[in-house]
Amino acid sequence: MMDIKQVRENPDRFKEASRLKNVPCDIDKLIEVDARRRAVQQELESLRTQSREGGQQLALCRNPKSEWYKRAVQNGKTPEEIKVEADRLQKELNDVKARSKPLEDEDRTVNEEFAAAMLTVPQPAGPDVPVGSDDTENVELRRVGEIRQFDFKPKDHVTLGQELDIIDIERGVRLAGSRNYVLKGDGALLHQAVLRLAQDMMVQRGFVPMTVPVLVREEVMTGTGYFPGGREQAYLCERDEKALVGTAEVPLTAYHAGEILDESRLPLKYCAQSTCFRREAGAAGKDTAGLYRIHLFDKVEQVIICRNDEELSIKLHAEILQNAEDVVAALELPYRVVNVCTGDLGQGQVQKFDIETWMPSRDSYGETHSASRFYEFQSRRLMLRYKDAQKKTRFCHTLNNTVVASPRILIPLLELHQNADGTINIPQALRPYMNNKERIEPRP
RNA sequence: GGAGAGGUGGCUGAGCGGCUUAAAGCAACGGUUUGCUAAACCGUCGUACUGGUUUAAACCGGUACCGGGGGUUCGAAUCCCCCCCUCUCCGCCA
Repeated sequence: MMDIKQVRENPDRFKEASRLKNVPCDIDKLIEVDARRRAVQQELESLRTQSREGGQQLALCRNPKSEWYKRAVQNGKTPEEIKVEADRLQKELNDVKARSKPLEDEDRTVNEEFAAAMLTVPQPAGPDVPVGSDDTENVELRRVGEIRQFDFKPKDHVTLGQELDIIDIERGVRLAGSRNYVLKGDGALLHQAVLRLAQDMMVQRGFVPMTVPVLVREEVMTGTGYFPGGREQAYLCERDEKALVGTAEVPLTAYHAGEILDESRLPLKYCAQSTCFRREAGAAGKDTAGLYRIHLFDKVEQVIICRNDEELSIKLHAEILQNAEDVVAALELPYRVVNVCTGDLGQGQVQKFDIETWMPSRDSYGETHSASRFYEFQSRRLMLRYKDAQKKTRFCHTLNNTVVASPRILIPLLELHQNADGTINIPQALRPYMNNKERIEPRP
């Protein structure tokens, strides 16, 4: 959520953001609703003042024991005269109430309208974000690692998984429908090894590991920016008014929602492994083969909550990006980092860097990590604040990045580390998590 | 799932239709005094929206908020209805 004052002062900035990000938002209407809302509020406030003051006077008129009443009698007023006065007041207040009623209703509806409109305002992209309409216009920043040249014909991960009996897509689909799978034997172990390596690396860097709910209240989805815009992408448990999260970013970022933190506690660095649920609505027919686009996966996510300082946010953004790069490097995989363009940016992100890892079966780099910074966008929705040194309450900044998501990362891992005989070399860093095994081979 | 008891400011805790703009205490912050720690005294001490004003910070107002939402009333923390949450006991269960 953005600051309405900023929208009022500089509506063009947000219209521009709406256009560049291709996020629909009617700024003119919002400003109109805002003006109406304030007008109604002022009118209502003055009526409420009248009502309160008149009500207090009425109480005095009706109470013969009150100081006011005694003084009035002393000044020569008869009880009858006071009663006439009270009745007149009563009538006046009835009238005030009658006038308030329709305004109360309008106040309610106009505020709802305002709140709904505010949820659609996009966060303008940062100055270093390339302008573009979709992911084809993302700008490559750097390539790291050599792309392996095979001296045999490499197999894709689906074939490898089938032959080694470590991935069973067919039965996964039979159990749970399309975009589902079963990991088996060393496949299951490799999956967990990757996640555990990632988490250990984060803990070593001072991130506090957490386990978090994955079925959360809708306001948590709204607070992190996934609702209402991304409602289609989430699995809903409507009976309980809850949603399954698509990432642990949601519960981690919302963990301190509604709190006013002490600046001395910042920055907070959290990581969590969680299962992620995605409907992949609108992606029908896209990436249907293999483990690339699936409904359910596990991910270790990193989240930072820091003070309201853009320079610091930018610095920490680089830090969480580096954390992820180190994980990919530990897995001995070649990757590139791209600066995501405006059109491929979400509503709330100021800037996003994706790490794309080389995937031989796709003959291209494929997205494996996504590092975003939000400034106040999520904090405002979540009422996530802190008191600064001047005792002023301010909104935090939030950032997040993937540490590793599996099984997607198993695609390059299996494909790039395969041998001509169909076995797979396990990278050094993973071996401690695989009982020191060096190679995945067919089970006897 | 059943029965009961509760939800008031950072915390404790009064208030149960109108001198409540929520008492008091604790904690916190600022100051005075003594000066090693500490103590005493005085003051400040919520959040949101909003008006005035200002370059701004700050300042001065208004309204709302006593778990959430409705209702009764001129007036609700207080009365009524619905929901949520917490605690205790029982039941069920990985």
